[in-house]
Amino acid sequence: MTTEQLAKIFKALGHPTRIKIVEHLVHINTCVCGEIVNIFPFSQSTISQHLKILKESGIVCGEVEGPKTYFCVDKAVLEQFREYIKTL
Amino acid sequence: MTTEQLAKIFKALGHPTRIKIVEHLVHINTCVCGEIVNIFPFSQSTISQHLKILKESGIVCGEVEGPKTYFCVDKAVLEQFREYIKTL
DNA sequence: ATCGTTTATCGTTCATTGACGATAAACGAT
DNA sequence: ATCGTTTATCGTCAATGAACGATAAACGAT
Repeated sequence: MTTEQLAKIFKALGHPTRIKIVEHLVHINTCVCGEIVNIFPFSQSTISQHLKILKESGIVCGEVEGPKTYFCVDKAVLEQFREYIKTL
Repeated sequence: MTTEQLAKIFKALGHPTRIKIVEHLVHINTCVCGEIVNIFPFSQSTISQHLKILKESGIVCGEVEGPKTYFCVDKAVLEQFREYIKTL
């Protein structure tokens, strides 16, 4: 895992809403964008943008299924990330 | 540790240079700003700014001693941070 | 007291971020 | 084929970030 990849993940998690989204995804395992929109006091476009940032960092992955997209934490990446923090 | 505090640390680590600074601090235990300036291809003011951001996040602390400032990783905060990542 | 060293801060510039509404795209159901 | 649902993207705006040079502040040594 390069420093740039790590920085992208750190940066993605560098926003309270995105931390909470990831925490929610960890607990709920998988869910669609609309469900997250209902939890937070932000517009659909804002949440979608946050999800995009999380996805681009690699910590979250999304699976398109029909009109919906199912988001979940990429456990392999999270594990790599955890390992890095351990060695820090 | 609140979500806001966590976000601040994540955000502080969301830049390749700042990750490398923290990695360096972990290995070297403590060092002054000038030493870090010599390692990176950035100006003194830029590095000082990065150190300020790291300090404000809580992950790094600086001790002024004469004209120099000795920076080091706050091990207690790092440990709290590690614990959070574990539970994630 | 002046000089050199070290660090922090100020002001500037350009790029990126975070939020929004509006709109488009994809698809299932009627 | 049209409609409702769901999500992504576009354009906009204000705020923040990243880098720099210049300057100030703190202090040790001459």
